[in-house]
Formats: sequence, structure tokens, C-alpha cells
Amino acid sequence: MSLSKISPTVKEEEIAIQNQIYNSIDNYQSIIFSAGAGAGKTHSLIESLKYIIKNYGDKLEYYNQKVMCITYTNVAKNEIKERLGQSELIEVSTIHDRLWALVKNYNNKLIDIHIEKLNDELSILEFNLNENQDEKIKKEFAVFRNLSDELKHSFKNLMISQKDLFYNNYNNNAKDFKEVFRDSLEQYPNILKNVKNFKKIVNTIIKIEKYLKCIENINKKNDGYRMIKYDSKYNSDILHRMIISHDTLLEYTLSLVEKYDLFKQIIIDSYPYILIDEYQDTNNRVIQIMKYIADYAEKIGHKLFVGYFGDVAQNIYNDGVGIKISQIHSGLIKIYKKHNRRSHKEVIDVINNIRNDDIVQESIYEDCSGGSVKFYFGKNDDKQKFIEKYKKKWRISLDNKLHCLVLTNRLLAEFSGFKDVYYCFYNTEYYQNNYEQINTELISNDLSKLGSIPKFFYNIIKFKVDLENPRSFITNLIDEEIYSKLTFSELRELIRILKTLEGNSLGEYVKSIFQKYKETKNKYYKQMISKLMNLEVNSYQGFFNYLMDELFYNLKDEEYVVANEKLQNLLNVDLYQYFLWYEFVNGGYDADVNFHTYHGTKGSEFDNVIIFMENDFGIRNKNKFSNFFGNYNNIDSLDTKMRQNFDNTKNLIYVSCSRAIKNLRILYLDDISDFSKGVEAIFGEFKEFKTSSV
DNA sequence: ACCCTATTGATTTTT
DNA sequence: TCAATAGGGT
Repeated sequence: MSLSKISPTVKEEEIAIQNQIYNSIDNYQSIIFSAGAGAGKTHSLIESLKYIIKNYGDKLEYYNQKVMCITYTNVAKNEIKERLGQSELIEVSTIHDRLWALVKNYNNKLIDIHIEKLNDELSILEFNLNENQDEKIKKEFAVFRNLSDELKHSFKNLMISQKDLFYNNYNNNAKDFKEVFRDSLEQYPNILKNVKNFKKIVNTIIKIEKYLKCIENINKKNDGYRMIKYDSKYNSDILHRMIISHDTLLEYTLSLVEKYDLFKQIIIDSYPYILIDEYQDTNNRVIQIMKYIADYAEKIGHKLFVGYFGDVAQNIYNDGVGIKISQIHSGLIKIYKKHNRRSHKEVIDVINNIRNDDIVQESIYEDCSGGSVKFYFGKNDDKQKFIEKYKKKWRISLDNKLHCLVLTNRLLAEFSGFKDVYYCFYNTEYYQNNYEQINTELISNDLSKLGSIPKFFYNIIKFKVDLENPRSFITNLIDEEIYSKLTFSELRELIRILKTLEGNSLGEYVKSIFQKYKETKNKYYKQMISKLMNLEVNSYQGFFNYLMDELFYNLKDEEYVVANEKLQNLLNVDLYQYFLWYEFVNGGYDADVNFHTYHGTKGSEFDNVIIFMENDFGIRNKNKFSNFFGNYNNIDSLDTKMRQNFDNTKNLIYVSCSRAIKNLRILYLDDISDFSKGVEAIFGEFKEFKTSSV
């Protein structure tokens, strides 16, 4: 068994590094702790928290103070809470939750900031509408600007009064849209020549109106305008309804921290220890907030410790602060940890080459060899063969799984075997109009993130799986409320009825459920189905209509046939595909090969990893990976923009490759001859993958 | 042949 | 939301 022996000297080194952190805590010297993938960062963070409680817990309790531990994601928050165990003195939460908890007590100040924000936004809108000379914007607003002042005024009023008409027809095709406004806009020359520009103009006008009204309402202290609300579920601000979203919460908090010394002091005196997990992913405003607080603590001579834990090379999100942290928060004590507790030597060597900076990891284990890394290039069609080869070679089973990383959710759906489910959902009006939603609402390992219809389908599949799985408990299947009322023979009868349900597609299965519903007199069955379907109408037609309403709203008569067909397709997909999707949502526990996106693997580790890579990352990021390898040997010649792209790609490859504990293979699906030097520099050598040799 | 407009289809992830 | 491409008019 490898990866088990740690030499005493290395163990001491590791302890010495942890002691450096403790020492900084003792002296209230803020730190930035940097360690590569698999170094045990979270472990260090948790040990530090325990250290604070052990040594300063009494003092904290006496002064009614707490330790603030903030994470970027809820997943990280839960992991830390679980590993740390119960502690009254430590508040673990996501950054946004913590900031909102602090900030919401300052509602009056927030309202002032909100009015400022509305005014700022208003001047931007007015500027674009009337003055902005930027070529693109000038063109978009030209037809409006060409109107006389009088016409501008009347046009604004007209559109504000016809707001509903405007939005109701918003998704019409251009011809129909023009038809709606043809007569009422005759006196405004060319205003509706280009629908896109027209929409832009009218949207701007309506927004200005809304913001002005909002300010008026705030000043009059009208109902609904006396409080700022933070909505963590929704991704953008609705400023005119007093609702702010994630980024604006950070913006407002930063303003408060900037302006009000008392606010800073309250934070400092309530939380003398602030620890930040995965700092590289947080928005730079968070670091600015911390810097303001730290500076003020020093000014007034109050003790404060700020600890950043993270790794700049694992910053893969655009708005993460990454390497810029040192510019924003200067004067931090740097602590590095070079040990790797995760991977075999062969993997560590490669990931060191990828990051190529001052963190050069060494395995903490003496017995760290025995892994293997190889880089292949091959054809796009060879992916399945490649997987097959390593399934055999590595003896893949449920106990020794293979994890494949792909770039897009679309590929992930295809490989995982629910391609048609993905495409049929993709083709619905709802997901066409909210195209980015499909990836969160359908392709998620987190049940709470599923969209309403995917969740509904999930429940139906779960019902079927629980029913057919001999290992599952009756109580899983039958609701407690119903189960408790049943006699033994009633239960047997209910199960007999349930077992008669059948169908090859989701549609057929649901049809069978409702057919039985109509036929049977068994009230328990009816209760169960009512509960499962949660629909007003207990019929297949009711089910169908419900889906139609949710997925294809706002239909015009002539669109009905196509929509009907699309929904039919969604229901015609083989039940097995839905089953595979269900398995995926559950985390793929029952599959020996699991698929992930590169980004989605952050924090995980797997024994066997295959990464499929190619030149492009979608249509907007042409040559992302080929440029990385091509530029690897001459990064100094890159301009700022190119360098940013390079680092971003580097980090993504670093995160992906560093998931591997033992075996790592890359299959590159394009020609690599133009940048093979870069590949060699990282992976040593490369080979062609020939299917004939399998 | 050219220009402007409409339609189409898409990269990932978190709060 | 936005870039690429298809389409339509001159």
C-alpha cells in the first residue's frame, strides 16, 4: 500500500508550518497561507480554528466575541462545519450570508447608498440615451436622438403608457412586433426600423422611469420602499424594487465600511479573528472590505487577525481576486506549504510543471511513487475507445472508479447517457428563453438546484426506482402519513397495484399511473398519486397541460402544434435515459465511470482520471488550450490580455490534473504538432492514441 | 456586391 | 446576453 509512510523529518516540517500560523495568530499578524492542490489547506484552516478556541476561547466568551470563518460556497461551509464539529464561538458561513447579516442592521445607511446607486445608474442610462458618443451606442440610440425635443418627450410618455403591450409582445418575431406598434408610432420617423435598437431604447426609457419612481417612493417613505432586501436566489438586482443581488451586496458593504468607522469598529470588536477559505475565488471587494477593517483596527489599536487560506493557481472564476490580492491587501505575512498529501509523485511532478511558479510541491509520503501520467493525442471519435482501454487496463469497478473530465455540460450529458433528455429540455421554450438555466436546473448534483419540472420528473423517477428496487424500504416509497394508516393486507394490495404500473417512456409511465388512478377504487393509491403529482387535475391530460403551461407559456395559436410535438418528444424519451439522469443527479454512485466538467471537480480527488482536451473551449474561446501549450515556453512575451487568458487556462488545467491521486491520462482531440514543445515541457512525452492497438 | 436586420444557437461556476 | 450567420433589400 503506497501513500502511507511519512518520515519524521517531513512530519516535523509540516508541524513547523502549522506553528507559523499559530504564531501569527498569537501575535495578531495577518497572514496569507498558500498551498497547492491536495496540500491539506482545509485541514490547516480547521486546525487553526481549533487553536484559537483552545487558547483564546475563554477570552472570546468573556468579551462576547466570535471567530468569523467565511467560505465562498455552501458546500465548503458545510464541509468545514462538519469537520470542525459543534462550536458556539465560531461562525462558519458563506461570505454573502455573513456580510448580509452584518449589513442589514444598517438599513437607513443602506437606503442612502441605494439612492446613490440609483442616481449613478440613472446618469449612465441618460448618458447612453442622449450623449454617449461610443460608436456602437451612438448607432443604437440614433433614431431616438434624431427626434425633436417635443417628440422625444411624447415618445417617452407613449412608451411608458404602453409598457404592458411592449413586454407582452417582446418575444414576437420582428415582423409581428412591428405590426403591433405600426399605427401608434407613425409620427416618429424610423423609430421602429430596427427592432433590436427599438427595444434597447424603450428598455432604457422604462428603466429610467422606474428608477425615478423608486427614488420618489423612497423619499415619501411609501410601503415597500423602507427596506433593502438581499435575494440570494436571484442572480441580478431589481433596484427599483429595493432588491439587490450578490455583487451589489458586496458593493454596498464596501461603501458602508468605507464611510462609517463605527461599522468597522463593531466588526473588529465582534470578530477579532477572521479566517477566509479559498480566498482566490472571492470578489476583490471582499478583500477591500477586509483591508479597510484591518487598517482601521490598527489605527484605533484594537487587535485583529485576518487569515487568508487559498491558492492563486486554483482561481478559475473570472471575478475571483486571484493573484491581485497582494496589491489590495498589502503587508500580509506569507506562509507556504509545499507538501502534497493527495497524489503520487508522477502526478505531483506534472502539476508542478503546469503551475510553474514558486510553489513546487513534494509528496509528504516516502512511498509516493507508483502513479502514472500520459498524454495522448487522437481523434474526436476515439473518446469511447479510450475510456474502454483504461476501464480494462485499470480494472475499473464500483470500488475503483474512473472519472472523466469534459469541458461542457452537453458532452457530460451525452457521455452519461441522457443526451435526449438534455436536448429535449433544451428545446423547450422556457430553456430556450433562459438558455443558461439548463445547466443549473438540469445538470446538477444538488437536488435543491433543480428546476421545477426537472425536480418534478426526478420525483417520478425516484418513485419508480424505489418501487422497483427490492432493497429500498417501503417507508421510502410510501409517505409516512399514508403508511401509518395501512393494515398489512391493505399494504399488500397497494403494492400489488403499484407493481402493475408500466411504460417504456416517461409519458407512457405517467399515462399508466393515471389509467390506474381512473380504474382503481383504492383510496391509498389515489392519495399517493395525488401527493406525487401534486396537480389540480388527476389525469394524464392535466399532467400534459401543466407541463405545457410551465415549459411553453405565451403560445400563439400557430405555435401550438410545434410546442405540442416538442413536449411529446420530451415525454417519449426512453425511461432508461431518465434513470441515468436520475443517477447522475444523485452523484453517479452506481456507475463505475463518472463524468464531470473541468470546473465541477474543484475540491474532489479521484484515483483514476481521464481528461478530454481540445484546442477550443466552445465558440467564444477559440484556441484556449492550444494557446496555453504554445505559449508555455515564452510567457514573458505575452501582453496583459494574453497573459490573463494564459493564467486562466493554466489554472483550469492545474485544477483538473491535480484531482488525480494515482492515474492520469489526457486525450487531446486536435493536432498538437504546432505546440508539442509545450506539451513535452509539462508531460515529458506524448503518444498518438491508435484505436487499432486496443 | 454590399449593407443592414433578423434569427439562431451557445462555456464554465459561485454567491 | 451576444456573436456568428442567414436573410432580405437595394
